[in-house]
Amino acid sequence: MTDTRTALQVWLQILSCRKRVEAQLRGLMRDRYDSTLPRFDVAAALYRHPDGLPMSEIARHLMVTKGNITAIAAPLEAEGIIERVANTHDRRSQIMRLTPYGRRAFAARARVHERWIGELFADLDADELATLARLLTKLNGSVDQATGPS
Amino acid sequence: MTDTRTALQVWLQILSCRKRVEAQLRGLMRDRYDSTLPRFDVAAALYRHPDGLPMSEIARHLMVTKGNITAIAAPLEAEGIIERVANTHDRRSQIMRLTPYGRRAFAARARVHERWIGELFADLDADELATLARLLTKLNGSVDQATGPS
DNA sequence: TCGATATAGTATAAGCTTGAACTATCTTGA
DNA sequence: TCAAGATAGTTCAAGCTTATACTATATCGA
Repeated sequence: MTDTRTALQVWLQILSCRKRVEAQLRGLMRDRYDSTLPRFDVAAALYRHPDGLPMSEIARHLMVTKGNITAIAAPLEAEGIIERVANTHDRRSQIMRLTPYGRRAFAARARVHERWIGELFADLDADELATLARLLTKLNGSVDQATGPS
Repeated sequence: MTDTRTALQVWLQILSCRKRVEAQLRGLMRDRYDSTLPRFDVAAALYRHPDGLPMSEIARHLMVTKGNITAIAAPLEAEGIIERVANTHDRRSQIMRLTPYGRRAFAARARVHERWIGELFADLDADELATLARLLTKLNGSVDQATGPS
């Protein structure tokens, strides 16, 4: 058992950080692209898998429920960002993938998104970022171990 | 401008961490107390201010909108955790504070909550936690500076 | 004083998220 | 083979959150 007080402090700082950053990114997605962060996240998962993914795989990657993906997929499909393909091996399943337009649109948004993160994190030098990355990796492992890696 | 790639990695790790930890804590609040994390957060803010706070101050502390506090206050009041007191200096405002029962109930929940965090973070030693706290403080400052400290 | 401006809290619509129930379809083992 | 169980995706209700508009009240400066 570690220093519980400091652990609590770290947790509150993580919450604070994600709230501030997410507020900025949400504004960016809304003002520049008339879209949302959850839709960006789904597109990002599909961008990394050019052959597409079944909805339950997307849900697993993003650590959300399948019902959530159903909800987010509808507007993304209406925007023309994603499309559904039948899964020949399993009739229960549909493969979701980016359309060619969706791929181009996401690539542009991802560049802006990444630049934005860079600006928000600008006060930290490469060493500090690397240390943060290392400790957060360890922290995520700790949480996994405590909750069942599943 | 720093290493944008590592900054992005840190951001994704922060998101992942908060999602895993929050899922655990949400389950705890639901199963043990039939309550929610946002209600816990409001009670925590009031616990630190024994004389109570106007709703807009709670919203500022938690970095959410006033309307959000209106929504969360209703079930907390129904649970008997908080109560409203007229503000003699400003008739627009109401002071919210914990009831004596709410204070006892929150103290008990906070102990369990803190122990839970300690277990989830158990793999990190005191030095690592202190380093995380220091770097996250700096990161939050960076975000503040980039977005206007407001 | 009084008009312009700001602030406190509420209400509402829209979107996200969960958890649970449900249907359809696989998969597995007796 | 086929019954039992698992899984894919959907639907729904409930709760959280934001953004916006609204009211009542305060405040401030001419």
